[in-house]
Amino acid sequence: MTRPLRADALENRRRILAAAREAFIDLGPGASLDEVARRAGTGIATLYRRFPDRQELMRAVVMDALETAAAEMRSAVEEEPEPFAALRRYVHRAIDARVAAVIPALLDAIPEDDAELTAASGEGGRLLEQLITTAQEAGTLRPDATVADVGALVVRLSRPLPGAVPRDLDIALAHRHADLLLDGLSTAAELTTPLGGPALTFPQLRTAAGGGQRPRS
Amino acid sequence: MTRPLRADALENRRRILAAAREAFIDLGPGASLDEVARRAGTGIATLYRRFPDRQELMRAVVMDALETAAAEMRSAVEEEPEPFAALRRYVHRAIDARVAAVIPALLDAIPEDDAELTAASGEGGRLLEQLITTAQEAGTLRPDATVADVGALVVRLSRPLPGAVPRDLDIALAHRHADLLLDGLSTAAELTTPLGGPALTFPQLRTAAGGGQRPRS
DNA sequence: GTCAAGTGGAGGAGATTACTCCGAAATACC
DNA sequence: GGTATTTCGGAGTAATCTCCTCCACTTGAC
Repeated sequence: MTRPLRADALENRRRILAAAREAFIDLGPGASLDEVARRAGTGIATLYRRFPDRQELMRAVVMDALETAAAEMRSAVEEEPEPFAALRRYVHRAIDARVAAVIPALLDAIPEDDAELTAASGEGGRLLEQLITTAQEAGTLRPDATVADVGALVVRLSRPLPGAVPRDLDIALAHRHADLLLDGLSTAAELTTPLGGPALTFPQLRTAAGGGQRPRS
Repeated sequence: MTRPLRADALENRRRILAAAREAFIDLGPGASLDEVARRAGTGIATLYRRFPDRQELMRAVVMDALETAAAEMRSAVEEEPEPFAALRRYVHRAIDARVAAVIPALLDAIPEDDAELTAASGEGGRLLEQLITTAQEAGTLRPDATVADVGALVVRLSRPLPGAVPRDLDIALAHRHADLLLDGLSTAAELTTPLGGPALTFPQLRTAAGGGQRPRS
């Protein structure tokens, strides 16, 4: 009986979802819903009309993130025949989509018996597992790394650094550090690729940090 | 004219400082001071008597962390002649001391003209820079990594993972990931050392996560 | 044993937060 | 273009949380 949403309502829904993802990343799962509405550029009533309560909103954010992550993994595998290269591509895409930072933070604020969510979560895990196993069988990924390791590392890379680091710099650094992580810090790794992103010193980082807004939580 | 603190007062001060560090790490710089006192197992009045306001407390936490970090770097250099090994040792010690996670988060909530703090911060940066330069000159650390990279990576490793991950597991994983980071993910690195810490799958991680308390921010 | 230093926790002022209500505006359909 | 209806925005309220002070009691130092 549910009619399709009106065009403006749909657009607003999308914006609220995106704003919620960012707010939860920056401010934690306790981010105020007024703040989410403010970031979305919409009234608070609009948010509540679309998502009756906080849990419903979180659920939608997580579902969206899980689906995006799965899609990114699939296309990475399709586009890159070499499995380690596919993994590398996925990691960078996941950072841009700001997907990994939000999933674990919200996931345990949601009832475990949610079938749809469990399915999406399992699917994502399976895809990543497959990606990793393949790369290990090809001999390009170290065999003692597990799915959880890779997942957790992507989370670590995706989360904004503490302090007032501007968003753009933060993401650029995340990419740079992803390269570093993937290549290895030690020169024992022979095929190191040149690092992308800005090469900063501490003072430069602090100076650059002055421009960003400060996360509250 | 300030007399030395009474023995019990000194112990309480120490406990408050430690509790504040943990609370700021778990809950962010906005952590409630009542919560800090609760974690320290002391009354709220005791906290306020020792640290007149939030800023003073933050300042003390940061100073403590900066000093600890500097001491760890010095002893790491002393104990390990090979510079890359010294770096590795320092990284692990920093994770245990939970030092890196708290510094950047609080540092920009404190006035920049604090001489003592600026000095300590500069000293720490210089020590790390030296450690890194030495390792690069020895040819064991990749030359395109900067101080900021290493600093930021240690921060990324030190922060607790989002979600209800128990503290012990969280720290064990941090060590494991530090090894991974230092060795490099790719098998192109020939001298990979075996990973310490638990090797978990996703489901194991989620299950284990059920036991911990949930960070609020 | 004395006394200054230290302690805990109740409590009030102020700020935040979640959520609702309703007049105004925008959209879809004809 | 006209109109019925969906959607919007923001003021308003009650409940909660946070900071911080005050003061009667306890504890360590000499």
